[in-house]
Amino acid sequence: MAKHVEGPIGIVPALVRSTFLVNGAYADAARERGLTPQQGQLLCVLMQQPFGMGELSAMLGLAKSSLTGLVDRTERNGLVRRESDARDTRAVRVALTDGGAVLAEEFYMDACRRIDDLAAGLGAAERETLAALLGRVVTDNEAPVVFREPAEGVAASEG
Amino acid sequence: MAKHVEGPIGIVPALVRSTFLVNGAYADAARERGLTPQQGQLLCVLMQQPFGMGELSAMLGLAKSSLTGLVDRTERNGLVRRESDARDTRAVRVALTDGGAVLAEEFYMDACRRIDDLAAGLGAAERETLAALLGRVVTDNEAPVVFREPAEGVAASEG
DNA sequence: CGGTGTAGTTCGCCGTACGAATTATCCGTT
DNA sequence: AACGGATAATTCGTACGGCGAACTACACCG
Repeated sequence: MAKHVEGPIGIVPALVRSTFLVNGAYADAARERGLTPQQGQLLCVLMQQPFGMGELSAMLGLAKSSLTGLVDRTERNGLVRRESDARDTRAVRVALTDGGAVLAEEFYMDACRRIDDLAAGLGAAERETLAALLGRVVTDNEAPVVFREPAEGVAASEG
Repeated sequence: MAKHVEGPIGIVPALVRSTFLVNGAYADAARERGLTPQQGQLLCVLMQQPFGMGELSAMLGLAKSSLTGLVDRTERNGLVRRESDARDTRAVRVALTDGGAVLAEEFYMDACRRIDDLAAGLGAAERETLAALLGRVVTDNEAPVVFREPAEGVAASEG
């Protein structure tokens, strides 16, 4: 009756529970730098390039009104800046400040390390397979690029 | 220069971005039933059995003080109940109410469906491989059982 | 029986997230 | 050029989420 051992794990529980782990790792990395996970995510998105509020809203899946506050708070912390768009007076471009770029890089690297460590128990080939399969899921569902690719040969055991 | 096509995706971005997808699916399934994602997660945990506040705190990775409020709100909605522990007067067992069990099941099924759909582009063998690899990640890191296994042969295309 | 630890709650604070309403601008039509 | 419908953001009010510190009440060990 009482089964304490975990049998084979289905794909859905596996996704949910690994999501739980990644969320935790992400939150820890943020926390350690005085960031909230949301602010960390915002910084990671902006590492690619500046975006408008509407674009961020779409990428992050948040109401625009939610974004106003998030950017407000992050701006108050000196990490991002609202730049006015030359082509559209209404619009705004949210960009990293110098300090924000530094902190973003630190956060990004730490989050990478922590998340990479989650898969530390897998061999190189297994990691590659996992990346490929999850990559398919990501592209199939057009997941926004909320986390950029690491620079060349940084990731991990890249032989 | 401008590369719009996504090349091979590294394991870390793949994990982060699939996490993003799962979070979204989970939130959508909750939202549709007037639940917050946190309340949905609480219900899913309690589908296994009642737990004490301390246990829930550990499983969900939340401060105990955070849990008090979450259970308060969920209790106010009539979905869970605080039962007193016979062996320890201080302690409390949080259990699903009848209505909570029904809603939990609905939410659970819907979340399963949505998350399963994320991997709809993979073939049966690929799904199995993905489940096995993520399962390793989950067990290696001792991820708490925040989402139970589906009942026999419910998951999906199970031949 | 007294002291130490544990289970939960309370409190104050701030961040997160939403929808509805608002402001300002853009742009296609006429 | 003027109108009117989209669009970009913000504001406002509300509710939830999450934490640490301080607290209450009980358990357990000696």
